[in-house]
Amino acid sequence: MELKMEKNYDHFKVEEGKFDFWNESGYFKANPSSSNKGFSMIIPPPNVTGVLHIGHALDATLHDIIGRYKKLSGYDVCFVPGTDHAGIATQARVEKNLREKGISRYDLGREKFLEETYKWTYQSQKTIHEQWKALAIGMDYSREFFTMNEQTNKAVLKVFKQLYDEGLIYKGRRIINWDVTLQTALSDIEVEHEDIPGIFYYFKYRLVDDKDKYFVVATTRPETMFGDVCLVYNPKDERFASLEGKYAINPANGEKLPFIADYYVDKDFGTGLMKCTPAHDPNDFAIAKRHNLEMPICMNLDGTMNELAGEYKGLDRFICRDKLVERIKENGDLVKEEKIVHSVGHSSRSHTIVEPTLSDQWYVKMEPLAKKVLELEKGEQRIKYFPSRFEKVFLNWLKDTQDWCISRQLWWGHRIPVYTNKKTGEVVCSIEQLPESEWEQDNDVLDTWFSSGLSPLVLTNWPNLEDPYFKKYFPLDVMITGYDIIFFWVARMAFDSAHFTGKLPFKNVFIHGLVRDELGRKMSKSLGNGVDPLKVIDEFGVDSLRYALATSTTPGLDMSFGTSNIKEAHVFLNKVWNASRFVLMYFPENYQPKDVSELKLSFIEEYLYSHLNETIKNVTKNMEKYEVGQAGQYLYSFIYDIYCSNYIEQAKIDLNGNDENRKEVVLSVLYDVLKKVLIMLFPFSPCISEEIYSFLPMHKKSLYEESYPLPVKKSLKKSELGEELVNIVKYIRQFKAENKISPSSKINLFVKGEEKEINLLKPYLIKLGNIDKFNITSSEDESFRFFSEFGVKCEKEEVAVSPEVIKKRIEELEGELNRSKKMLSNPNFLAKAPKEKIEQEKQKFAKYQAEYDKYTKK
RNA sequence: GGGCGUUUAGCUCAGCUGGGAGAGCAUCUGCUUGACGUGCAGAAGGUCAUAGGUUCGAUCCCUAUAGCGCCCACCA
Repeated sequence: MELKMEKNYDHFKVEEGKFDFWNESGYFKANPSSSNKGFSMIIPPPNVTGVLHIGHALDATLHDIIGRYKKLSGYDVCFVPGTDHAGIATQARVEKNLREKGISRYDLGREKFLEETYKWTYQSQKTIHEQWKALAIGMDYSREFFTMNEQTNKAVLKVFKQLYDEGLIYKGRRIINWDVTLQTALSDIEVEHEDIPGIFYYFKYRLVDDKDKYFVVATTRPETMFGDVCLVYNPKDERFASLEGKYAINPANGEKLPFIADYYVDKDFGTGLMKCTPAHDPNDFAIAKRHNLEMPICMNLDGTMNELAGEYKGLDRFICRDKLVERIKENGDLVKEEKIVHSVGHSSRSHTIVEPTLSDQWYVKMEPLAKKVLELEKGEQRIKYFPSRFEKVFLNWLKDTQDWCISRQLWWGHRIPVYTNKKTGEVVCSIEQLPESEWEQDNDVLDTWFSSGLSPLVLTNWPNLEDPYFKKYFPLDVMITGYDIIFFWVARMAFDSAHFTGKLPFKNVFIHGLVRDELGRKMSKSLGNGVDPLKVIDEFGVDSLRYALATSTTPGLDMSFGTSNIKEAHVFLNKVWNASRFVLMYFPENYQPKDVSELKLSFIEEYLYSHLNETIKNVTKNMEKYEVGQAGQYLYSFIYDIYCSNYIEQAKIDLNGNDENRKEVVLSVLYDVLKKVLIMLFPFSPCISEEIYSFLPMHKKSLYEESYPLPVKKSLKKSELGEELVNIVKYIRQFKAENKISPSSKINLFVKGEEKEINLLKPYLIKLGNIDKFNITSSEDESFRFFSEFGVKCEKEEVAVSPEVIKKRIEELEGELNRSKKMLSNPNFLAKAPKEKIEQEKQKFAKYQAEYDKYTKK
């Protein structure tokens, strides 16, 4: 056969056109009417904020590996792409762009701003598409969804309306997490608590009746003192019992503050006396509610002080804090400042310190929704987590989660479908847009996760329960995602699906870790340690990137990732390329390989196939557990060690020999195993596999048309002869290395044992060991090294086998024999260990003893 | 304050159901062996964090301790 494969593995050429070829051939498409069993997945929709990073690449690659594997295993794979409008993040991004042009969103107005945002979104989606394509992700692009497309909008409206009607969505006035930079409310899980240094200020609160008498109250947030309404103590605290009905002076503004008793206060914390700011602290809010107190707000939404702060009005909250402390100090009412480290909430989006603020927001009542999931989790269709520990994380969160604040003071998102009648004040929730002349729609939009939580439903065409997609692909077979969005996304999908379909949205959840740099640090823009997938693809190729990502990950754990992983993968793929090229070179023109099962295999093929069988078993087993890294490792060592280093090297001898029958067998075997290897490699590194496959004789249109290899049925016993061949060759090479004999220089070899078998080994030993004179002997010489039935001795002029080598081996054996003897003479072991283990140990002992006897018996 | 993960070779990490510790990189020694120098062959390198326990047997299971990391939580 004319060799068309180029000498060097050029990833550009290999990748060119592959994605389009698969895509246009329809391999990525789901087919609900096919009789093949369905297998469905959804990619966690990336935000339309910008470009994909290495974490997305990992996520997409893991999905695609499973998808291609399932497809080759005969499933009708439904793998759907999607993007997320990412309300806060995208709006912030577009606003930043506008700011660079010197305009704000208010200059544009809501409608124009949304137009701008859509433009940005389309651009961003285009980029994401290009990246998916570059990553060779085989998704059904004809079914792509977006969290703000028409279908999702419809679902969002239906879901909102139903939850509203059921009383599970309500409007409430309470303390929320306010992001002063982005000026919107956040849900609890969008707040990240961080331990930062702060100051605990101790102030004197003087009694109104007696200005010389004072009580000390400590606070970390003096600026909120303008919103204080009382001082609180524990009713059991005798120190303050006499204060009932009395008043203290607020050192910030001179206002009168009543003393109030409430069990919330911890007698032993601080001074035992606490100031209460109902509008800026959730606990204080609860106290105020119990005691029916006022709830004055002392800050503006942008984090500056309002008129309650008097002279500080308009100042930033933290500047106000410093100035206020300064003034109180001047007044002599600052007792002390104590440096502390405390946990402070930051916005996960803008990273500014969150301001707890009293506000009207929309909430989803969580308890009944979570309860339904927890019930289903007890039943048959329980979600299986890989690794299983994440199930607990998921369930614990559901068990005590608070109501979900879903309204955001943004423009980019699904607008809340609640309208107020301008005349009557009537409030209705409506799926249909109501006329503006009569009705005013709520200004807020929904949290992004409200819509993305519906994705398993949306992409299967829910609520049409008769839709073939819904019937075949819901629930999804697997959800693959990072542990960082279990609460944000996985949990929300779970309760949405549970509530609206009575089913959990997926059967399995596979959790992976985060990609970190080679030093284990988080990748971040500020550190500049991120890995850009496109750059890697450019330099090493997508196959290397994918292989490296897949084999560096362990379920649930973070991974260190850098150039060395990718280089390693690239070297491996180059090896595959060249091994294939070698094999192909030997195929004659129009070569038609024979069915291996009809050929007479020799011991080297038995050795090869017994390993292939093991490999197929191990790879399959691990793929089923989403242990793709482990599966990749098994594949790697088979290809590298067994196929390349052993079999190809052995095969060369037959290929260059005169036995035409052997040539026939070897070529067919090389072909058969290479094909199976390519199929198994395909999910990991699809382009190179497909490219090499296209050069194979009798290839089909694509690897997609092949089926995943099964272990060969014919039971192949592990060939001892094949094993010993490898061991003896290794021994010969060791002998040369230790004796400083160059590998190419010829030596004499003496072998004793069964002549028939020795003759089988002979040609391979001569070539692989570079043997000059091959002697079959029955010498009782002491310098033989034994390999089961064979004794082997190397000799090169004066340099014979040093007795040390044999001595060392004898020592090794003695050690083993001792260990074995100890076990076998332990009555407890014999009585309690399983029979097979005992049998195994006996066999080992016999084997070692036999070899030992050969050295010592004269 | 709760919960979880992790600790294995110089580095990054695998290690299945408990039954002789593995890979890649790095290091050292050789090699123009006709697929591959992006290579080949060989070598060296480990008290599996520590202390107990369970077991015939522990890197693996249990308990405690320590280091590193993460998540959750309203203590001002």
